[in-house]
Amino acid sequence: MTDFLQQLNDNQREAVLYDAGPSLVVAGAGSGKTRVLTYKIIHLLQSGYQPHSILALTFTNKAAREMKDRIASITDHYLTRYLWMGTFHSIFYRILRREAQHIGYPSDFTIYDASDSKNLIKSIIKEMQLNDKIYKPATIQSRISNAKNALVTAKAYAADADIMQYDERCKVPLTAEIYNKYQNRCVKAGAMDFDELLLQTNILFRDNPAVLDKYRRQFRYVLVDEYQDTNFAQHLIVRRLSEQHQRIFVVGDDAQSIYSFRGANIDNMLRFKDNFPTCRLFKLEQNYRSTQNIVDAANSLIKKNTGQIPKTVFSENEKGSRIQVLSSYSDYEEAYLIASKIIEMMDGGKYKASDFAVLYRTNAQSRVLEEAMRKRMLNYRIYGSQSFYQRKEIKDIIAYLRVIINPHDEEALRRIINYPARGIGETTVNKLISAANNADASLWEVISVPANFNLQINSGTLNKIGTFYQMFRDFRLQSAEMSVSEIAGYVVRNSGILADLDGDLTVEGMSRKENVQELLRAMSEFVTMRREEGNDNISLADFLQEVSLMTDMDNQKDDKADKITLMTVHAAKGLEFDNVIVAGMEDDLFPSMRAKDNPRDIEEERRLFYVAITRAKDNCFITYAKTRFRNGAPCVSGPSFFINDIDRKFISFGRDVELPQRTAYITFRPNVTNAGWDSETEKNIEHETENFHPGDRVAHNKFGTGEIITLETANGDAMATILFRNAGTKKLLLKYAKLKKI
DNA sequence: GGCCGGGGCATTTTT
DNA sequence: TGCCCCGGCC
Repeated sequence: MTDFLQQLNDNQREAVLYDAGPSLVVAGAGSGKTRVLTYKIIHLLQSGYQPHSILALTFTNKAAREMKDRIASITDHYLTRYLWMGTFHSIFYRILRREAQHIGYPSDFTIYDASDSKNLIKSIIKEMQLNDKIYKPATIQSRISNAKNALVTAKAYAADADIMQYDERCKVPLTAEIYNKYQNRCVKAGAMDFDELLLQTNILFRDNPAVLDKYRRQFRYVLVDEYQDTNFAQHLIVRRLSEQHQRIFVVGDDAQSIYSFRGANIDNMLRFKDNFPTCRLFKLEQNYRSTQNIVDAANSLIKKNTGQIPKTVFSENEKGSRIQVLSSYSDYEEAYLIASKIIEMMDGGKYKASDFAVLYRTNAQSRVLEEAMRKRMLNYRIYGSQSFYQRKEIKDIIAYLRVIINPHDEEALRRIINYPARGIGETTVNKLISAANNADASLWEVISVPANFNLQINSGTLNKIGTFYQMFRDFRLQSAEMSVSEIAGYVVRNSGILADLDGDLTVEGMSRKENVQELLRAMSEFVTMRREEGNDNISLADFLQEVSLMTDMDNQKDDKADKITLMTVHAAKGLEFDNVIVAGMEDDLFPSMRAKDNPRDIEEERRLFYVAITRAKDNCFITYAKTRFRNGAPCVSGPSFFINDIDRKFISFGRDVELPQRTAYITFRPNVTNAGWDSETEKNIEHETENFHPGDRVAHNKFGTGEIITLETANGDAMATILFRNAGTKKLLLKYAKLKKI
């Protein structure tokens, strides 16, 4: 513990030890950013800072957890328990719950996740009888989100002439009104969306100097990870907390800012000095992750962007091999090519499946890749797919729990008021909601005393509402007596959910049931873990607080399993892999078609590409396909101009031997070495060949039936790798093999 | 109230 | 191609 400083290079150590004022650490990719942050905290602890006086903010739960674990493994375990380390959202949720009375919220207020917000916006648009083709819920949602991130409240939004004019020009002049209604409904429901957490924190600190002062004195040191990703709301919270004592330490990399579409503002980092004039700038420029070639290639790429903090990232690792660019004729073949490449490298014995990541720009690209992996019997895991807590059956149960904690939670209530079906249908719910709106009450208030609201609902339905209300009275009473997992089990049994699941004997139904079991297990595990940490009174609200801010990334159960990683480039930020394949490097795909009119967006896409490349430790591959199924139709595309942004000397272009080619192409394309660099000449080739393709089922005289895995050329002859059902894998020259397509 | 099929649609998304 | 939403139908 004493000589941890030995494990740092000079720049890292200097940043860790510097204690005379605000610090901005610009940390190049792979330069030991997390290490510096953890050691800084350890250093602070050793210098006498109490754990609870250190506030360390991250963007993901995972980052916080990993940092905590690292600190715990180096220092005393108990210390980390009292650190205020977590995501912006979780830390300030905690504070807002504690200070709820100052902002007019109940302390058990709940969180609306993105889909709750969207549903609420949808229903408001409907209630206002607006056309949802013009007032697109997703667009309105992002307008509201951006406004909140910039600390523009509904009132300020409507009062801002520029915004109003803009909305007018976009033909959505009533956006301000939707925002206002949305906000009122959230307040009525005792709920905040993600952005509201940060907005309300600012309001809390702005309007309650005593509260702000309390936290300023508590958080004697403020640290922020990934500072380039902060939005204005986050930046201002950080500033408010640290401007007095100036003990602030932020780390980030402007070259990896890829979330501006979510409100992240790189200027927070670039102009850090304006806010903290005495700040000292530290640069971490030695990359410990990647080969020299990868670092140099990435540098040559990012140089094409303008306006960044000057830095020279370098590597003293091995020189390494060039980035290989590989082309295919279709997305389908690209996927096979990638699978083959992975198999080839695994066969070399140096790598296992978990040493590979396939990164892509859009989630839609995962499907073909997945298929190829499956066919080639490779283990893989796709990230970014639906997270456990997003599944319907889980959300349903969570909704019950949310209503127990906060019955005014309209979105949760709506979700379960007729699930399982209990005869309270859409028509009835609409009547209840409009009664609530008219009386400025919450949906729950209407349900509790329907008689007060002059409802046009028949007595049979009113009875059903009464039964539903009584059920929740019971749940609420029981929850006071039971542990977190007991109450969940009680709800599952007594709400009709269990009966509903039991009635479903399909495969999906069984898996839903397993997921419910898993949730109950996770809940008791949560209680046990909290007990071990010394917290005895674990409330249901505590559990909900945790799960409402959890994402897919936090829930990797088989983390240790040996699997290939498939994910978007965005999701890969902060991770590293021995071998990275960046797939689909094509025009209009990467950079995204939507970015091409805007130089700023192109620069962000280029940073995204930079992030992708710098995930690789040993080898990086870039692949592109000349045709790809996009939105249901085949489309022709060329290689992305981003490939040309990388200096030629760091790249090699795959020789055709390495490409799984359709045999016919070989005669058509004598020079595949610089494949695709010139514009396409053979768009119609698809129709001119009736040959073998990877994936084709074939029959062989001796080996029986099998499937073509890859096609390649060996000394000018087409050779197929075929997986035979009974004879295993064989490599055969097509001109001798006499294969028959079946 | 729930199921089926047609039409419209389709970046990225730490929380 | 596949998902989501809506309208029509039972």
